[in-house]
Amino acid sequence: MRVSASLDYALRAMVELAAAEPAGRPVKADEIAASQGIPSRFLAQLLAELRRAELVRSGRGYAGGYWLAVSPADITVADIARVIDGPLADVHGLSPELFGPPGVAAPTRELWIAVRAALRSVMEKVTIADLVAGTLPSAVAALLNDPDAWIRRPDPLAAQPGQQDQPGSNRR
Amino acid sequence: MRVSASLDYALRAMVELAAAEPAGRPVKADEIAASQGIPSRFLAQLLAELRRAELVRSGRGYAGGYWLAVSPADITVADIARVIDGPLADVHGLSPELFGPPGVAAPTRELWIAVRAALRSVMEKVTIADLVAGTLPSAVAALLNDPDAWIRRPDPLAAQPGQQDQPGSNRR
DNA sequence: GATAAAGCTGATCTACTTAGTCGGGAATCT
DNA sequence: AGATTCCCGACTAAGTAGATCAGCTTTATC
Repeated sequence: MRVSASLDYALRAMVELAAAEPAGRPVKADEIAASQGIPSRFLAQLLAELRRAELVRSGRGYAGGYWLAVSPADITVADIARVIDGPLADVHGLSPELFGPPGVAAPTRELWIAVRAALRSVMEKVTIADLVAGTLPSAVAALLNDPDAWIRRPDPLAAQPGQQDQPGSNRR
Repeated sequence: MRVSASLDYALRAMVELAAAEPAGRPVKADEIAASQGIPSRFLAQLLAELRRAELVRSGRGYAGGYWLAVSPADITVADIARVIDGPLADVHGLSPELFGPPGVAAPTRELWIAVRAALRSVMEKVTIADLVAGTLPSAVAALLNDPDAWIRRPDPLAAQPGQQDQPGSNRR
């Protein structure tokens, strides 16, 4: 899964809005852009999308800016992801349950549905309020307790185990 | 998360190889392409990548084709995904643990690590052998028991609840 | 040995998406 | 009025996805 720059930016912007003091104060796009290091014109586009989806509201002029349209506890990461990036999971263009691989590959459909369910189990559970508080829901935090979750898997193409290349043995 | 056509094709091809009778028989790329409805030239490219990653082996000529290099029980969906699409999760170009969002958005890092862990919990557990058998590991199958896993979420932009558009009320 | 069947490689192509930028307009506050 | 801020659509440059193609090498069969 690649998390797009847009989603990353939008999520961070939402966290900034939720963390703004006093609560509900309009925050300018440029303020967020500066504190989060986001290209400001680009951020403005994302905020406009969030406004059309009615996750934030906006006002113009001197005291203008953006603020959350609903309580941060009622906005999940999935809500933002769906506005910015579309459906959480699709199998090359199709929703997983519409996807019907033929023959012996049919069970791959269930696989993708399970993948979607796994994504939802994190993204629909974590709210903006959780992120501001820095405490994730216990079911999600449980995933992070495994130290293995924090380490990167090796690139499968680098340094094949067992047999290293020898001067004469051409893999080709 | 979008599952690329390449990954879908590669996975289905691997399932076909694992399901081939008698076990270990070379299967031609065109056979797989025909039975799975995959553009055959494109599939050949994917199979070549899988071969370079040593997940399959190949032979040319009359009795040529592809076969699995290791037991289907030892190949996970994640293995294939990493060969075809690269890392399971990255946050606009960075591995989640290298990603360091500033200030108040810092906890979004843990979020993405949790997302990656959730993906791994499915993709590193399901093997090609599971898919051929049609029975997913119990932890994954548990996700599918919830009927909610099978239904699609509504598009957030379609048909806002509560207030419908009225002839005079311009949302702008 | 000729021939046909298969895979191998690298180049190419088109359409789409991503990640931005830009200009001008409209609302709002001082 | 003037400064500030958001609003909107157009534009662009680069990269990726999803193929397609030509020409080559390897291998088995006649």
